[in-house]
Amino acid sequence: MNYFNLLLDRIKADLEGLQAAGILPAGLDFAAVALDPPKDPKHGDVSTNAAMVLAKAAGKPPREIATALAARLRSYSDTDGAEVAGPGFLNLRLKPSFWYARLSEALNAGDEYGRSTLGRGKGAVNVEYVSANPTGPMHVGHARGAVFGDALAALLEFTGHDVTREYYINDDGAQVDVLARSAYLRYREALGDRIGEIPSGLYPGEYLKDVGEGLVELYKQRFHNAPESEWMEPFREFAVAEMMGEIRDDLELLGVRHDVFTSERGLVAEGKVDKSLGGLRRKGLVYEGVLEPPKGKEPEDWEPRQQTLFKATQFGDDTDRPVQKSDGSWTYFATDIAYHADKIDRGFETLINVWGADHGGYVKRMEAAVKALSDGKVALDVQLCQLVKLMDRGQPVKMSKRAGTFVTLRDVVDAVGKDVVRFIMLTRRNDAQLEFDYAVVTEESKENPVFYVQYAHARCHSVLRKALEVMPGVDLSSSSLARVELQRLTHPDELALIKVLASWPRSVESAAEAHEPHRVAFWLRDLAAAFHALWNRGKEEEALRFLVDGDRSLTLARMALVRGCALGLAVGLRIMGVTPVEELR
RNA sequence: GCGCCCAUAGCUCAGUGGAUUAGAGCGUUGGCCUCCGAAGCCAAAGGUCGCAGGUUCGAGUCCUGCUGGGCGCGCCA
Repeated sequence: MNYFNLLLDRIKADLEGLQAAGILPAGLDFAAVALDPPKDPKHGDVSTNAAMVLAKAAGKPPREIATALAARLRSYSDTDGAEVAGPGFLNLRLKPSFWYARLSEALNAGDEYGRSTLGRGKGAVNVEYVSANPTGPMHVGHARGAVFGDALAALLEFTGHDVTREYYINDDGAQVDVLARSAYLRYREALGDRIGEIPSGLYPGEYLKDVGEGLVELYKQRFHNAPESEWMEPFREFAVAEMMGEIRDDLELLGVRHDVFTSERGLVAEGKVDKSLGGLRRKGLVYEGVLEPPKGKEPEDWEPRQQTLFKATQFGDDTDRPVQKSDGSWTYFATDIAYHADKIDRGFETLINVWGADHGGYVKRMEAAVKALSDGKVALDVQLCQLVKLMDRGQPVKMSKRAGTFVTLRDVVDAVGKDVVRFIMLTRRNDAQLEFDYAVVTEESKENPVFYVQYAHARCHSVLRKALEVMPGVDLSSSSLARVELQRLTHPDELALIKVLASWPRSVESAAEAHEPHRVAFWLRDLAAAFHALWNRGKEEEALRFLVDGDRSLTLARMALVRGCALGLAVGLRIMGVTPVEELR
């Protein structure tokens, strides 16, 4: 369990004790009392602001409250000290026995270490991610959204949320018509026509040649000289299905799987757009009107125009938004309203959308729509993923769609492997740009965080293998090691490693609450660093080597530590979708 | 012009819902392999947290303005 919660419960109980003793008045609100790791480890293991946040309501100086609380907290057998510091901080020091208990918990939990019930009872969560348009293969940028969404979903599952992973197929807009026309051209090409240059406005990619050949196989000559009205539907359907097949294959390469694929076209066909907009119209939120021109610079060809609008301004957007085109078809926003209405109807209470940063301007209107549709009951969190800058030895990789030199997701995965792509994509906050350097990520050094962490994991297993050689037949399973004499672990670096390991449950919970999976990557680096440090300590002082000749109980205690570290690394890596490796060579 | 995101060490970035003396990697300098994997470790140097105000007992963290960068801005998705 998250030991901060454990200690917080203890502190609250003691605050109640102070109330009973008449030192603090009754009726205080403890909600603001927090327990945090101090920035500076010299200040102890945990620090609470209790005295400071209660001082005003209690009518006593913070240091006085802190002193009284400290006296109580010192009495616990696993507490080494409680000091009042600064304006009224209470810094707690915990005895090794406290940390042994945490290590033991980790070992007993095994692969489930850190799993939390945080999300239990909080309602179903829908994570929509990737949702790349089915008009071509996925590129590097898509990979970031895919990995981010997938890791976030895993993180939420691990912390007890009911999660659905979803992909929205944009198969209803003008661009899939363009896809169909592009496929038609390739169809004619496959039938032997000379098509020459691909006209601008159509997709030039070579990948459509297969689609053209597939169409010939299916339809032979049937649509060779047919008008667009005849082939448009079947070609669009075929091409979209082919592209979705490609995309699914690409996602599979990355180890990304969705539970639900929702088709935009399907929503329209089922009348969900009419239904959801009808609902909004009844609430008075959809109307016929004329928009003001955008503030500031007015587009040159601006003309007032009567449109069907959604009253987004009522929910915090800058302007009302059109839902219908002049030809009567729906705007993308309209179908997106229907899509979100559908998600709400399916019972989700939290919607998370992972989008590319270029959709940032769309966030407010979608938030407005979800508020309107759910009467404010459903939360929408849009996470924007910034650009991935592909580099090679510090030089940007030139990409141009026109020149056909853009780098696909498949290229990158083929070059460096799934695990590297996944890990690197999570080494930055999603809203910061990310440099992805081919040379660095394939380097086998500390500069490469994937190898750094994997190396620590491999070293753990290397020691465990060695231990088995030295002590044949010994049971090194985590459940068995949970019961060894952990009090033999006394060196500060050993305790430091346990402390990092023990911080996992809290790190996982806070990463999940903040929707920030990159924090898992940072925690893994910290744990790996603590392990590498301890390892090297054994090179300087023989007594600190993990395997100690002639001292079986000490060796076993250290195996418990190594096993705990290994399982911590493995659990974190698995949430990121990275396979922990036991050997690097 | 308007809106959103970003600005922390020479470089790339963390900073756990405001709190005690701001962290890491790379790079630089100097150390550590007869020994469980040196693909690693230790130490030193390096910061007015973009600028200016404000809220607060207390701000890298919250608010306002400015500067610089990214993205977007009526029937493209």
